[in-house]
Amino acid sequence: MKKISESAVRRLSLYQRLLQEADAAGSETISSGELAERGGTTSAQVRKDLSLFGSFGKRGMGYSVQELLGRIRSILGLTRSWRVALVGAGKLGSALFSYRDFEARGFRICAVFDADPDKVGTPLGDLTIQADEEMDATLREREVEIAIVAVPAEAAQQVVDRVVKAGVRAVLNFAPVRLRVPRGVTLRNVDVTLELEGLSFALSTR
Amino acid sequence: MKKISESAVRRLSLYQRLLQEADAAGSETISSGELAERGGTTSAQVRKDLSLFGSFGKRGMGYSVQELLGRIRSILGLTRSWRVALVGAGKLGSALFSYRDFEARGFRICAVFDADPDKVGTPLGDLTIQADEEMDATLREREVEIAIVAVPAEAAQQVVDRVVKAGVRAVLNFAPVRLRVPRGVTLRNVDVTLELEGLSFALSTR
DNA sequence: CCTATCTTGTGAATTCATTCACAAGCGGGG
DNA sequence: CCCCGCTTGTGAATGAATTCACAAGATAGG
Repeated sequence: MKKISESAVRRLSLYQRLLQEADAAGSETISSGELAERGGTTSAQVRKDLSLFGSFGKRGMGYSVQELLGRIRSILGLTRSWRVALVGAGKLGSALFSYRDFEARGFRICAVFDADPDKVGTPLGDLTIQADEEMDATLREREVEIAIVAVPAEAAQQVVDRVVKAGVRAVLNFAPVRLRVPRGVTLRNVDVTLELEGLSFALSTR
Repeated sequence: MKKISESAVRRLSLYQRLLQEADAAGSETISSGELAERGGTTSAQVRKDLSLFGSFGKRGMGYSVQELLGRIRSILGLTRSWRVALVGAGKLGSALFSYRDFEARGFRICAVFDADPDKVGTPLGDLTIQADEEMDATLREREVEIAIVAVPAEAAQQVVDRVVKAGVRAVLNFAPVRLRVPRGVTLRNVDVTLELEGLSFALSTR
């Protein structure tokens, strides 16, 4: 299988969302041009992206919204649900926890950890905040596949080492540090400060 | 001036952080190789990135940490502070509000808005949550330059239209939608669901 | 059945980004 | 003062991503 670039995956994810919207709006079919228009890209880009995985359209007609949605969901691995652990139950962690959209999209948070002894034992939704020490056992027991790291920068590397040791192979990191993960573990970063600095740069250069 | 790619700006922002760490650790100088090592890139990449803006190093010696830090901060526009408005004071908005790191990095939140009448008037830090109707006047009055949009997807386009009309030229959007902004306005998106879906894809393909 | 009109899928061309590779500087040690 | 080891800065080469452009398939209407 050829290599799929991260930006292509991002766009697929976006198309998926656009298709859901089109579906909700009652559209039966959609063309690469319409998808491009709504997604802020070009029709050639849309077709090229899709062609990496097969040919799903009908010439002259476009794509069946329902079918393409199913195909993309299947490509992205969204036809099943994923078990997610949240590490760090501070302000950001709590906000992420109560973001219902994750659940709706198949990402089920099934464990929450925090290093603060005062927080350990506190209920959060239908879960209870657990101590970091319980991480290894709980992650294995609940077969957690994805970890969301929402701890201070200083603690993040240690946390990621732990979750990786417990078998987690995908990490979404919110701490403003460059984490090291072994080969075979996928890491994505959400770095808000870095985005703000990008805006600062854009505002400064003109 | 040549065009600077978004990824180059991201890396500059990263170098800046690495330099701050090196500075805190007492390093006087640093080589492109060390920066690359810590930033997960290559020394050639580091030098190329920096060469877009000038030549800041000494051959044989590397870069003065202090000086390079200053140069990059100046390039990124971080030698001044920016006035930021937060739109949406829900869980995520509140979490972002109390993230002290923004303040420390020169992004000062100086206005908070929410559409919920129950929240309007509530104090948040040393600010008071204001109604959306007051946005235009307040943004202009306080000369807000950056808006952080942390509202539900349905409301985001309307919010961004408003803040743009009030003179804001940079937007950081957390809502899972593709927003339209006029030419001259810079938009960055933080889309957590999309990142999770990227992890799902990675886990699925092996 | 034939034509006019759309829109896909995809090689080829182009643009953009990264990596290579090396001449040119710089400083320290003898 | 001169050589040696190190590291920068940058053209050239390579590699990756995007855009172009068009043959081929599909439908609708007459």
